Amino acid sequence: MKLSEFELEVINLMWELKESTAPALHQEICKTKNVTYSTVKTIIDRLEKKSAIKRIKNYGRTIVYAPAIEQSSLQKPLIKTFISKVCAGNPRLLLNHLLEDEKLSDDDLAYLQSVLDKRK
Amino acid sequence: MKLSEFELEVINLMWELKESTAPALHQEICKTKNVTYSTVKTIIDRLEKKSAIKRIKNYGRTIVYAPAIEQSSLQKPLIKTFISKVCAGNPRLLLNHLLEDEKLSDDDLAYLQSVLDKRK
DNA sequence: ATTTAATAATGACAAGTGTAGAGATGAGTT
DNA sequence: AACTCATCTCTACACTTGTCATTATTAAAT
Repeated sequence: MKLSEFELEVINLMWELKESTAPALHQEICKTKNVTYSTVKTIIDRLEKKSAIKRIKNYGRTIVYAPAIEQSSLQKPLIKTFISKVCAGNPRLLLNHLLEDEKLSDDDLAYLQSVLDKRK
Repeated sequence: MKLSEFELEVINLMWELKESTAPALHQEICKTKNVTYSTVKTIIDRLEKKSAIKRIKNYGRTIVYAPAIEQSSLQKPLIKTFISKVCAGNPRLLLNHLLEDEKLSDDDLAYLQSVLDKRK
C-alpha cells in the first residue's frame, strides 16, 4: 500500500486518536494548515478506498472512522525505503537528528546502550 | 526544493559517483529496475531544470553531469519531515532499523556512545 | 411539518510523476 | 563523404496528488 504525504498525515492522527470523524480531523488539521473540509474529506475517502481506514459507527449522520491497518505495517517498508533513498550509505545525519531533536525515552536510551555493548 | 522519489534515486547515485552521464546512470539503474534510457534521461532533465544537477563537460556528444546541491541540504528537511510524518512520536522502530540493518561505521558507533555518555 | 445547518457524496482541475516513443544530431567508422 | 549508431531533445500520456465547489441529504431546531 502506498499513501501520499497528506494521507499519511491523516492516518497518523487516526492512529493517535484511535478513531475520529471528518469534521474533527478537519479541525485538527486546520491548526497547522488552511484547508477546507472538502479537502480533508477527500483524503479520508481515499484512505477508505485504499482500505487503510474503515467506518465503525455513526453519530447522527457523522461517520466515525478507525484505522484498518497497523502503524508498524506501514512504517517498516517506509523506513527501509527512506533510509536507502535519502540516507544512502550515510546514516550519520539521521542518527544525529534522532539523538538531538527527538525525545528518546529512557527506555530507548537503555536499548541503545545495550546494543552498543554487544557491538564492542 | 522538492524531488520525487525517482529523482532522489538518481541524484543519490550522482552524489555517490561525483559525476556521471545519462547512459551510465541508465545502466546503473537497470540493475534494479527495468526502465528505458528515455525514462532515465527525463528524470535527469528534470533534475537539471530544478538546478539539482548541472552539466560540467562532454565526452563526444555525451553530457557529463554533476550534483549542483549538497546532499545534506536535501537530507535535513527530508529527515525532519519523515520522522514527524512517519514515526510521529514513536522513533523506536526507526532506531531499531538503523541499528540492525544499516552498517554503522565504528566512527558512528563511537559517536553514539559519546552522546549516550553525555546523557547519563 | 418546515426549515436550517452540518455533513456527506460527487465531480473537477492543475500540477507533478513515472513512463516511454519518435525524431534530430553528430562522433566515429568505413 | 557517407553512413550508422549512440545519445540527445521533444512530445505525450495516464495516473496520482492536493485542492476545492457544488450538490445532495438528513438530524436537529423551530
